[in-house]
Amino acid sequence: MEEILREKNIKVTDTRKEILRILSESKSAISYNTIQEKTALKLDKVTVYRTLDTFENKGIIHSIPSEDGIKLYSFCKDDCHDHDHDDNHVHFNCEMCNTTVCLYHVDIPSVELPKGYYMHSSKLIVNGICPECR
Amino acid sequence: MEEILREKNIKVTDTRKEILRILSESKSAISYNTIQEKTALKLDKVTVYRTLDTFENKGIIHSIPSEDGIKLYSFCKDDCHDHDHDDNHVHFNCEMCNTTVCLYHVDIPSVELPKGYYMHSSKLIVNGICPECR
DNA sequence: CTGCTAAACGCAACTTGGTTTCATTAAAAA
DNA sequence: TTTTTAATGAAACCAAGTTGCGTTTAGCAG
Repeated sequence: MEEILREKNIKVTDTRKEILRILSESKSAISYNTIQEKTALKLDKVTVYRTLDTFENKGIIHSIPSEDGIKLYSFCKDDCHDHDHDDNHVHFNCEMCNTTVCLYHVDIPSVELPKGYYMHSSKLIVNGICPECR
Repeated sequence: MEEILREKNIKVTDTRKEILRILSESKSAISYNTIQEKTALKLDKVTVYRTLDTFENKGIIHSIPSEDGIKLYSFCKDDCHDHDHDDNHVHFNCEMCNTTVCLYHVDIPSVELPKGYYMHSSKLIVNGICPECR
């Protein structure tokens, strides 16, 4: 865990280790609130948000907007670099348990855009029912 | 414009006609704020949000979450029904002018989900540069 | 080990998108 | 024209996320 922080040249602090731990143990993408629920430490709101920003900028995690507009965070695959995420995978949101998971092995298919449109990145969120809820 | 409201069996009011007019004249998906900017009438915030909810439930418009979590609204194609939208098109967000448009003629390709996952709907948002900003 | 400094933290106050409650008004059916 | 039910408006509220600023601390140089 600490190595990740060292690799990215950011200071190793308790807060960062804790947030990293929670994110790494979570199977689904989680919100700020979930992080607060899962920690025993008292983490300041601002610090948590700033930490998540830092992690995202450093390519440690990526964010997905949930259906209701709140940000969810999830670990990146290995092939992400600073400011240049390669999170070309599909996200699945279960309508029953309301969790969002990364389908790392399902790539977003390429689409043919009309003339004049240039793509940088894309996000595909599939809504439905997950295996656990069936 | 009024016919749309009559067809959906909801009351025809000035507010609804106005919001419908603004939405119909807009080429891109717009937020609550844009509606306020574009109207000469004084529209109450609550009424606007409720009207947008109603329109969405009736299948007159659909919503797309913007990159920064705020809701954008856009007209539906003809083939939407109450609570059962058929908005299977790609949305394009321009990173320069920060507008989101419906690419009605670009369908979301189907993806092969892992075993046990069942799809209801999906959203594909492409980020990049639009023809106007090139 | 000690001091230094930039980076990280913590608190309070704020902003913003959106909702709840409840009393008032008006569309359209009877 | 009356009545009823849906729609509106105002105020207060809520929650996610941010800003400003003073304090602390990681980790480096000496």
